[in-house]
Amino acid sequence: MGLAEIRELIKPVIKEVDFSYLSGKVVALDAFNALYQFLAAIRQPDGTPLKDSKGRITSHLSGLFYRTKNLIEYGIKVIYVFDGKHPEFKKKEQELREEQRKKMEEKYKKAIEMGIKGDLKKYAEFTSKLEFNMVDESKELLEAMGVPYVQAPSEGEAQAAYLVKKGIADYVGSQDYDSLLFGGLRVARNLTISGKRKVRGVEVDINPEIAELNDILNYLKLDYKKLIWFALIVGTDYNPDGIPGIGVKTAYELVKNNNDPEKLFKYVGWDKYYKEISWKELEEFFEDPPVIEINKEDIKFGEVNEEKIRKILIDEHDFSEDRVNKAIEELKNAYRKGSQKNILSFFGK
DNA sequence: CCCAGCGA
DNA sequence: TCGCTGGGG
Repeated sequence: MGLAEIRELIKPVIKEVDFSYLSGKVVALDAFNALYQFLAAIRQPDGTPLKDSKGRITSHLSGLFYRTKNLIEYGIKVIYVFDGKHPEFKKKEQELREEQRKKMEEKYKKAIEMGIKGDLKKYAEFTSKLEFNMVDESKELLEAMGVPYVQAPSEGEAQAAYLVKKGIADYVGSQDYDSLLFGGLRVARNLTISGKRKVRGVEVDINPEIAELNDILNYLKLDYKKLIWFALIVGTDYNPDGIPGIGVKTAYELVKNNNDPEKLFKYVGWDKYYKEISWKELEEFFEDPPVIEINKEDIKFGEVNEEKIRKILIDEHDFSEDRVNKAIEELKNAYRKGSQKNILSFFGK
């Protein structure tokens, strides 16, 4: 959904927290979302990503390894959720994104040719492409780190929302708030990005922010179905344009004052703009998306395979042995502390 | 994004 | 301990 605008609307119920707030909590992280962020952000000033001696990109592995280790050190229990096959009706949005990516790639290449240094990194950030093998090695690395992951049959955001609904996870971790539309009860942002953000010229740390579906609904005085209608009017990944000419404010007023979706979508002229898909199909998709059933017992945290980590990062991809070994020790320590904490809470201490 | 090293 | 810089792969 049009995140920037909706954030504005629900700002009062978004809570800024620090990482320790999430200590002891289980977070289902949107893996593709995180990997794209690492690919975009982990670059040299000229825009080139990190590569091993064979020229293979390693930015995603670096980000995944160190960031995940840090989250675990905060006491956060991380589950990664990988996207499966996108629904047919997401094609438009995907083509749009691919087009934009290619445009940026052109701009980036041209800037290099012409020797323009200033904007190189900015362009490069949008050229990232997540390849199949990157996904596979990311899963392998997570396994070696003792971090569980779930392969979604369809949308990762939907699977992550399911994990929260079922009580297996406490939060969906993603930069998008889309999982709220899938009924995800709690969402946490800014878990995989960090660094500084400029506010009125002053640099401040970016902190995690969390939002709860129930708070949002109470605040907006909408029910869950109406939130979906609202999103469909302003635009989602499946109908990126929303209803042209209707903005956030109008859409909000419309759904608040209409209880009959048939009338509502007739009024805004849905059928004019979307011939291939009905609002009802999309509503059903959000309410009951394809997910795989998971039980709490299926999720295992904390079995580190040091040798495998070293094989992937040091042997295969030329990471610094010292840094990796140090991080492995920190990871093991974090797990030890975590399990001690579990035992203490088990005895009520 | 991350870390290591440095000087304050 | 902190903020900054340069390099990581």
